[in-house]
Amino acid sequence: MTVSNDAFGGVALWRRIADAIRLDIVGGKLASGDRLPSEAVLAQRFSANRHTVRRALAVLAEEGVVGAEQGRGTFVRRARRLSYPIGRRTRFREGLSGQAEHLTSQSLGHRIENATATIAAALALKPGAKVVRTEGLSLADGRPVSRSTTWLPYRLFPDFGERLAQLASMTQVFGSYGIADYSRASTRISARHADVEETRLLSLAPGAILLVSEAVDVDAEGGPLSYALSRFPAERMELVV
Amino acid sequence: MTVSNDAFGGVALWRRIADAIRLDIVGGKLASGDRLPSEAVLAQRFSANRHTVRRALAVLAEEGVVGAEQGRGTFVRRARRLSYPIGRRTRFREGLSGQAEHLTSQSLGHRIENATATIAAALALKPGAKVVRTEGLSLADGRPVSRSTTWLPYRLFPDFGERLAQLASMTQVFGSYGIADYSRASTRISARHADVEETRLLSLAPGAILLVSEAVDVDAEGGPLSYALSRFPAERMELVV
DNA sequence: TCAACTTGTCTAATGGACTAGACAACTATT
DNA sequence: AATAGTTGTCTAGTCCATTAGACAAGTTGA
Repeated sequence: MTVSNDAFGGVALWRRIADAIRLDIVGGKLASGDRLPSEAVLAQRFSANRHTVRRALAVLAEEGVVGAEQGRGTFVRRARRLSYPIGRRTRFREGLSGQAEHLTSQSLGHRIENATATIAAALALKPGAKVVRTEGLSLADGRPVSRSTTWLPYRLFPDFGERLAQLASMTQVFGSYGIADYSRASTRISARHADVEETRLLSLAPGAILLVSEAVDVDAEGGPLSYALSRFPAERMELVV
Repeated sequence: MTVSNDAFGGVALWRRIADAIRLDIVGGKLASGDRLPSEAVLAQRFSANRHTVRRALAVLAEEGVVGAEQGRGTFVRRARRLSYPIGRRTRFREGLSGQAEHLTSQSLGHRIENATATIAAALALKPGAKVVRTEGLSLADGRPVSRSTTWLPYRLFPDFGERLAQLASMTQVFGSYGIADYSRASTRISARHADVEETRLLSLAPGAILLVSEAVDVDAEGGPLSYALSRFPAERMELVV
């Protein structure tokens, strides 16, 4: 919970304070049900005006992270951050089971397109080769935790999109093509701010941070099956290698 | 390069534009030497005033990412983002060699302290046990790429700090204790905004994004050696699993 | 009941973010 | 030499972020 007073390039103070408090909550320093320090104390700690602190708390309340009760204080509502395990055998559903009650995945559509240089290289195809592109959104207990775009060779999976819309799990769709097992060949992790569409789809406060993972899955013989670009809200998810 | 016009929670427009352009540059869409679209075109693309775009470009110029030339245009100066490989055998120096000319690590001091619950759990110690804490900063070709804090059991490495200040490489210091080999047991990756001290030490634009890695290294028998908390500027580094 | 502490709401003033328009200075092409 | 396109600089105005102070309204424990 440390934030400076001086000019802090383009990020409003109320937002930095909200980020700092949220970090303490999802990072485990504050547990569910804990009372936050009073607005006056927080204002002093962050060297800010009480109104500015109130605005930060209003944002966190909007997100459902904290809740204020007049006369009593402000309390932590939701604390835990989900851990998504990444390894040779990486499965979305298995990885998060036990951390959330309900895991759901939605298909946001699919189309056929030509591979860019990056995608072709990842899938060991010629640039311009036909690929299937699918868009998806995953939710844990109703909260969006991942927005992913996946490209697959059209030659291997011509109707992947249609099948995914019905089966709703990558593993099952691969299975329907006779692929019993697959594994993770490489994962590339970066971070950036969410853009407008991601902010909307993931129900994030504007300007939120995303963990971005680029992953290639291969079959038992090492042949590339899919190239996936997944965006996780950093405030709700962490990646464990 | 997509940014909306409407209220975008606490992050100034000039900063979002700077982030978007920087993302295109370090992400590879724009190569070193390329000319950016003119300020007028960028202003239209981002639905912003030319002055606002100029402010974003000024920030990127300050960072050394772009350079403006009157009458000609604005050009990309530095493009590439470093890839830090993470696996069972993770070594900072080996991982980045070939991607930068000069790799240097500085020790920022060390001290003995008592393990918090988190650190004790990671190192398989009792909470409150004595641990050595070391602070470090790593640079690639003079640019800071990592700020790390490492905790080690005092019982095993009582004078780790002193030795690290002289040898300047973790691997070498472990070697000086007779530990020929060690490996990575777990890595936890998250992301957040840089705080003020990190902004200063890593020479970042205020409000920059950090990739945060929490890693436990173990010896050949699986005994925990160190718990490291590393912060990488997301605009300069990506992690590859 | 009272006192101390909490969140909720209002007004007012200041500085920065952003927009708008105009013109100067420089470069490349015709 | 002329022209179109670029970056550099100035003025002016509007809106939002932030500070400051005051008081209302609710809770808790002495």
